[in-house]
Amino acid sequence: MATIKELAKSCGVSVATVSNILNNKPGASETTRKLVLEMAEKLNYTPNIVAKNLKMQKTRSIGVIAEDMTIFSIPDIIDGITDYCQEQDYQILLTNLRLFKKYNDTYYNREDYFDLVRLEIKKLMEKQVEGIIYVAAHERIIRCIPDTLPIPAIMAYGYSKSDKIPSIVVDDVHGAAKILEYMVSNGHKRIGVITGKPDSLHAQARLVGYQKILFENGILYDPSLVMEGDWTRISGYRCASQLLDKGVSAIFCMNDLMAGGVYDRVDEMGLKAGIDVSIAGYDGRELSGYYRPPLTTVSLPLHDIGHKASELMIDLINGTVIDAGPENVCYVGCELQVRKSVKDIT
Amino acid sequence: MATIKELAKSCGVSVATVSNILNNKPGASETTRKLVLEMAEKLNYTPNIVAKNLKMQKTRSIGVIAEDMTIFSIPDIIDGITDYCQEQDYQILLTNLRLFKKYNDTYYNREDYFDLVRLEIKKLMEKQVEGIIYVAAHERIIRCIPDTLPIPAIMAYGYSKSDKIPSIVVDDVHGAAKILEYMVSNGHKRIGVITGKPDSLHAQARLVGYQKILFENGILYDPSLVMEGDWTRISGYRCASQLLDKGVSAIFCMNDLMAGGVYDRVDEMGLKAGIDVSIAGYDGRELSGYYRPPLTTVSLPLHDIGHKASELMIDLINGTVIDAGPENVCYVGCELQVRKSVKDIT
DNA sequence: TTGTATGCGTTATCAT
DNA sequence: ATGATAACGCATACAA
Repeated sequence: MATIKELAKSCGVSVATVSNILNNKPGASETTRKLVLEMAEKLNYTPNIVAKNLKMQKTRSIGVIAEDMTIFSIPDIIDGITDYCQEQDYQILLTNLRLFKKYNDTYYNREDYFDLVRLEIKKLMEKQVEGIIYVAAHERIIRCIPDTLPIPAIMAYGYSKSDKIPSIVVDDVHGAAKILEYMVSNGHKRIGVITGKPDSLHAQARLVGYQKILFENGILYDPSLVMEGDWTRISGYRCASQLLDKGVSAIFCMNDLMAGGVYDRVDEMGLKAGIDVSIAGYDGRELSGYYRPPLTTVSLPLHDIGHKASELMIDLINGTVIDAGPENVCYVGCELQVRKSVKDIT
Repeated sequence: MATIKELAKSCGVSVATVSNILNNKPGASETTRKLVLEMAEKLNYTPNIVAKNLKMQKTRSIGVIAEDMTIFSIPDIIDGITDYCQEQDYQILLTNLRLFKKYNDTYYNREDYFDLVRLEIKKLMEKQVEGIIYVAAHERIIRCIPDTLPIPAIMAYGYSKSDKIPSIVVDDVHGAAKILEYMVSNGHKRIGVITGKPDSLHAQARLVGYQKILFENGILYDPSLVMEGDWTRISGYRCASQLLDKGVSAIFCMNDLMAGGVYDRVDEMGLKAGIDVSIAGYDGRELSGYYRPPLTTVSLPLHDIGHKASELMIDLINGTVIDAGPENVCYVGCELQVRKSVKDIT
């Protein structure tokens, strides 16, 4: 691979001149400019970015630490990150923690992988990344990033609880509110809920959204209509029977998987989902489009979270950040996905 | 951030000595070794890998070009790549082409994005990656990598058709054979097939596997039992009726989505999937586990393809490659995933 | 308009 | 056992 020095020699000019021309700096005559450019093409000159980075003391690279690439939420977030970073000519250095593969669903309430994270952060910093984005598999408080880092860090899809580290999260309150508004506007008043695990931030916020819309529409909040699920399909199945006994016309499930369990139970009872009982989900996962009837749900703004995170990151790197939002957390809105599982009974 | 020079000064020794100690080279006294190590800790010394890379003329990094992160096959392949690369202390530089987002399903038979690929390869090479892995969203012949590259390249989940560029692909013939063997051993003799698009390499190989097992079991191959689908659920639905009219006891679908369509039709006819008619899928996608009854299918060795690709790549980089397989293509086996949709009728 | 020289942080060669 | 120094490929201040 030709270096700038060889290129200069071939052209019979100095490296400084070549460097200037290659970087579109003014001051070179049109003649030499042409000569150099042509020769660069001819020799298939490839600049060595490593040398450039060393000289410039910056790399235009961002470390991305993902908890586990194979969990459904992560690829879309990374897609959002790459989308913006490519536009801005930043390179991402991906680190895949493989937490789920290693700890199998128990990782989210343990902290012994924090050392692993610290180690990966150190490695990334040795590679001179200019910032670090941590991508969580689902929202919770995660204090794995030291807030003494000499470079900016961002928590995507999780809460850093540090005023040094902005968090980008889903606006679950509004997400739940949107779908409940839709249900209420379709005439439903007795709406059962199947929640996620009670210690989940997602579950808590979505319940607030539910209560909010009830209140705004003058519907009394009946706690006996909220059943505790655990995000699994089978838990949706179990909760469904009890809710149906209480005469609800619709059930709001806090994820699409549990909604699947409700379909199971409804089928089993000889009822028709979307007709005899309305069902709504949450997350907007691909599989929800294949339920019969297709599930009305609200889709997570995964791509947008990644996009927003990298926007903020690059602003932080350039020192052009306007405002990271109150408490340093930025809420990204969800989109209602209307399909066929909620019936209009007005 | 402290440099090696500052560290040396703080220790009152030369940079050469510090470098030797930090790299576990022999020749330093135990005293200075301790001193340097402690001081490094104290100053929180962070080596600059960029400088090291420049000096060493290697980066221990591999460019990974993914067609689209959000397509289901890609994340698992990348997971396999990161798995092995992290073990070997290689860094991946991820480039997400976002083909699906840009061209929406038409990209796979056009070539006008090849220039895009070439550009990304060039960028990666400027960053001094030591090899490039191209990760396709589904298998086909893809000639987007010039076979004149000065560094090794590998095609994962696609065929390069170049003797310079090894290909790592699914062994679809054996995959289909496995599931057919299972069906036949459960007493099925009249087995319908719903294929993918006829120009698909996947579809062709899976059909060969189907025919192979029929032959080995002395079952006559009846072409009227193979219906042409197009990978979509609705096509599975459409083909199902006709197959059922022909009195098949089981249907082999070349992907899980079309199997879903068969479920739809079977339900509609008042029959029971997995009891009145046996159904098998292909791909092993997450959603197939949520069908009722759960779908018996064969799971794609996505992780293994990524793992194998990076193994081969690092061997290539080190010049320790044994054999890339006949025709430079390496077939990776699938795993049968027995669930509840195939009934034993023996 | 062009060239010379320096240094980015590191490793490695060769003295001492 | 340790140190001085060159070199990796590039950008830039400054000289010509």
